[in-house]
Amino acid sequence: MATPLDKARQNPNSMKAKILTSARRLFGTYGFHGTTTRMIAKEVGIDISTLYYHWGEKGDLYEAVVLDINEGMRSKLAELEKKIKGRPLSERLRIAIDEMVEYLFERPEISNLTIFRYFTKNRHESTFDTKVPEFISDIAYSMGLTESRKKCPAEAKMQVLAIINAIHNYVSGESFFLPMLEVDREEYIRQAKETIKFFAIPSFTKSVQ
Amino acid sequence: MATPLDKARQNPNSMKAKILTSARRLFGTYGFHGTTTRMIAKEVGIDISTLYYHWGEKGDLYEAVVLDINEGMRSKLAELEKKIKGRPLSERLRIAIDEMVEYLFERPEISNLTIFRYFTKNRHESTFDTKVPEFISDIAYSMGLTESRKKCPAEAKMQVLAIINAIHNYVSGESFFLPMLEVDREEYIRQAKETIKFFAIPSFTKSVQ
DNA sequence: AGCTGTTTCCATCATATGATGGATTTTTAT
DNA sequence: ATAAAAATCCATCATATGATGGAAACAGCT
Repeated sequence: MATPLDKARQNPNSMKAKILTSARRLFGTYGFHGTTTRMIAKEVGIDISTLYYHWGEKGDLYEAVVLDINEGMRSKLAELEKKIKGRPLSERLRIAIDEMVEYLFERPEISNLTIFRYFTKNRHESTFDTKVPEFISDIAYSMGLTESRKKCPAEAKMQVLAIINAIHNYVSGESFFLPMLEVDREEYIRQAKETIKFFAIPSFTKSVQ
Repeated sequence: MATPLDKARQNPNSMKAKILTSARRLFGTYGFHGTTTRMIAKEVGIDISTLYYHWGEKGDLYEAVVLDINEGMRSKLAELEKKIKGRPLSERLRIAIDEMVEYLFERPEISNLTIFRYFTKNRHESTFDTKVPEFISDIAYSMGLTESRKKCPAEAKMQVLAIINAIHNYVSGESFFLPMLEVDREEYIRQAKETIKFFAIPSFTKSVQ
């Protein structure tokens, strides 16, 4: 069964898809309450009622955006997992961190929205399935932190969360952190990669090999 | 010259202070746009106009909240710096991380609001002095990552940011992460401390001593 | 008690915002 | 070319929200 989201993804030039793209960016920048349907409609260049025609109420559009970025993350991680399979841990970390940082700096709305979802509440109870990212366990598994994807210890999950969140932090915090570091964007991204590897590699390669 | 904020801090039972406390919590939970002046007034148990009488417009109250939590962080860090002075690096890290995590889990609004400020824009341009936390450099200095507080290299600042943000993430993300870890709150806090030390200690003690 | 300055609340306003009905235009299929 | 379906826009509503003026209640002082 094709959901509205599937339909939007099929044709990136469809109005549904255009709206979704703007909504991703704006919800990511200003949050749920900080973004109005009028702002989204204006960015797309359509009337507000056209937006409602395609996506229904604001909360439904937001939900679609969340599902969309979750799917993006899921598939990127699956791709990464294949690529690093069989290599030694420190190399796996290096590749995974470099690629993930690149990927997210090109799509900052993903980090913005993820952080929004983690750290803030919406006043209107988000009834829809929160879909807690189960890929946290997958990453832990592919890093050799757990024997089984299902029974992943809390400790391992916490460690994976730390790394992922650190990436999101640098991506999402660019406009805040970059000025205080007095470097250019390229250097900032490089430093983000290096810093995360600086923390991840010695820690993980000490115990696990 | 005593600012309105100073006045509020002088007497924690004053109406000004009560409003500030509720505002801290609510802005931290729902963000600037997600929090209405009516919500704050209701939590305090006063009429909305009383709130405006004391703090003026919403943006001014928000600004006061930000300054307030910044001051809290600043003084806590100063206290910590004294306490760890002279000890070996790994011990300094252990103490600082443990205490900072405790401090913030008792005042989650600080982490919530800090993250909000880092990672989201307010639609109404925040004209007021952003006060980029200059204590990042202070921490770097007290960890021996830089010779001078003034000329702290970007690399060191990035590393300090990573640690601070990691703490904020665990504090602020409790309601999201705790359910997916299937542990109780106490264990969650313990794990947060351990995980951050897991990353910080090997990385820093490898090069610096 | 009576006066004065402070604090609080009630009523109200203007605007922003989410949402919709219905007319109009555009597209698609025959 | 025409009819049906799909997409878009205009006008409008109800409510939420930030903000304020002015009356009432309160506190401190003589």
